[in-house]
Amino acid sequence: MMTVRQDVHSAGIPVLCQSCEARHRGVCGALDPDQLVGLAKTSSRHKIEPGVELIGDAETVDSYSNVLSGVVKLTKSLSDGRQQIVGLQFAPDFLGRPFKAESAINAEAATNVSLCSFPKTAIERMMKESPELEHRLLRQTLNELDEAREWMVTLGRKTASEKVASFLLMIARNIDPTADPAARSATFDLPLTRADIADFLGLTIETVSRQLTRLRTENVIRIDNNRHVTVDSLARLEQRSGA
Amino acid sequence: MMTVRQDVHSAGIPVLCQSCEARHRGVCGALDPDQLVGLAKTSSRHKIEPGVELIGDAETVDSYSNVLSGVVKLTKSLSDGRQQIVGLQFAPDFLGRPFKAESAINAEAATNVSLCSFPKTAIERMMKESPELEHRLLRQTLNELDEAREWMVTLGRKTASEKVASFLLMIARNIDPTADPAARSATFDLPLTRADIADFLGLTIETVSRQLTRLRTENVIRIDNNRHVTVDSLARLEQRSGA
DNA sequence: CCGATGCCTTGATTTCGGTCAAAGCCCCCA
DNA sequence: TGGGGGCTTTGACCGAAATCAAGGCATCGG
Repeated sequence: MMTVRQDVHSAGIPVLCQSCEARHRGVCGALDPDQLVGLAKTSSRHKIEPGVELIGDAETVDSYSNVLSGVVKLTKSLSDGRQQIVGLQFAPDFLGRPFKAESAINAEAATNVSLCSFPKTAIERMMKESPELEHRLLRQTLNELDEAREWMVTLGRKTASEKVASFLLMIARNIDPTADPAARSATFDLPLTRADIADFLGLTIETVSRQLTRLRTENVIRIDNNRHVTVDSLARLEQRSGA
Repeated sequence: MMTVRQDVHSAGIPVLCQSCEARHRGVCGALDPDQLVGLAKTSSRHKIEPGVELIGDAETVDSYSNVLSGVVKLTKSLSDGRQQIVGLQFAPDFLGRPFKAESAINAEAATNVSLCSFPKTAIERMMKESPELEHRLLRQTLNELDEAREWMVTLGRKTASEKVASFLLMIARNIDPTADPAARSATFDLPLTRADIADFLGLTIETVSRQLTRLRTENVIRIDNNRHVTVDSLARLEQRSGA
């Protein structure tokens, strides 16, 4: 895989989705050099501001993307405006719903996001040619399904304070640069506002705020600037996450 | 696809997973006749009683199955016993988690279930040979992901009465034999006990019972024998499901 | 420097759903 | 026929989280 990327690089083609290989979840590593070159011609990089909508509900989607950096939130809404975040995509996740013209969900940049996008048709053609690409996609989709089910437990059966603890743990695992699983502490910037966290956990902003305050007063975490979090003891946070 | 199955049939091989084709979600239709014959040799039919555990949490899984009839519930539990149903598998869904030795979830027969099972190795070998099989699996997994996200909205943002209405609608769509989408009424047997419904919706049995009673007294549904449900007006049920 | 705006926090009160407790119903079986 | 067990319903009460309402605290632009 590494050699594939280097082949492309040495051929003078800009690296496509440089972070695809990280955590083995990107899709580009599945392509052979010829395909990569072909895809690179049709792909484009984008920088996106927080709050910008990437995929609209019931809108026709004509491109797929890899998330290169930042966090994208996937949301669904009820007709009266109640909203639920149904997934967060971190680099190097794939963005888009194959085999469906319409998306049933919204995707919106939660932070500054950079994307590598390609036309739907380009990916779909390659998927026909390259079983390995479809294989990657299947693996990522299965992982996302596991994650979704994990959150169903959180949404359905955990208390507010367990939800907030679980959320912080999940973010720490995905964002903290020093994240090795055995780490005793972690530090990171929250990619979501209190309103987003509430929409993710099925709570209100007030409840999220109160639970964060509680974790702060009990010295489990510290928060600077409303965003920068230090978890002093991941173990204590885990205890509160309901396991 | 139909011809594939007939080929096998006419060759004197017992039909494998006869309902695989229904709703285009089974996996066997992806195989060519030779593969089907090969798989038929290693596959076995099972009848399973309600309550029997099919896949244990963190247990090694060495077979996959297609659900031929009945309903299988997928559950996850917290360490203190709180439980959440994270999915229901109806015929002809595929059962099993490819590419992982251990399952993170439990699978248990909710009703009488009949399965067509095959060794993990057989399927995995065929997946390597047949991109079409992997393609089917990807499609089913994407559908399951869509469903899981739909339920995340229900779990996180709907009221108890909306949850129960949504549940009844979902069951009606999956079970009612007369189910065409435009139907104004439906009738079916609940495949789950009140306790299961509660675990599915993140509620308690008492709340589920009270909400069902309310729907009954308001003449939206009728219930005989605690299981046989008649929905007099699907439209009224939809109104109560939160949209 | 001031006010406006957008988040976030905190407090008071309400409410929905959970908990606890007691029947009811059904089915099976002796 | 009657008793027991499992599932469901119903009622009374309680409590966790929602709602309602201020107020704080940065950042931005005048």
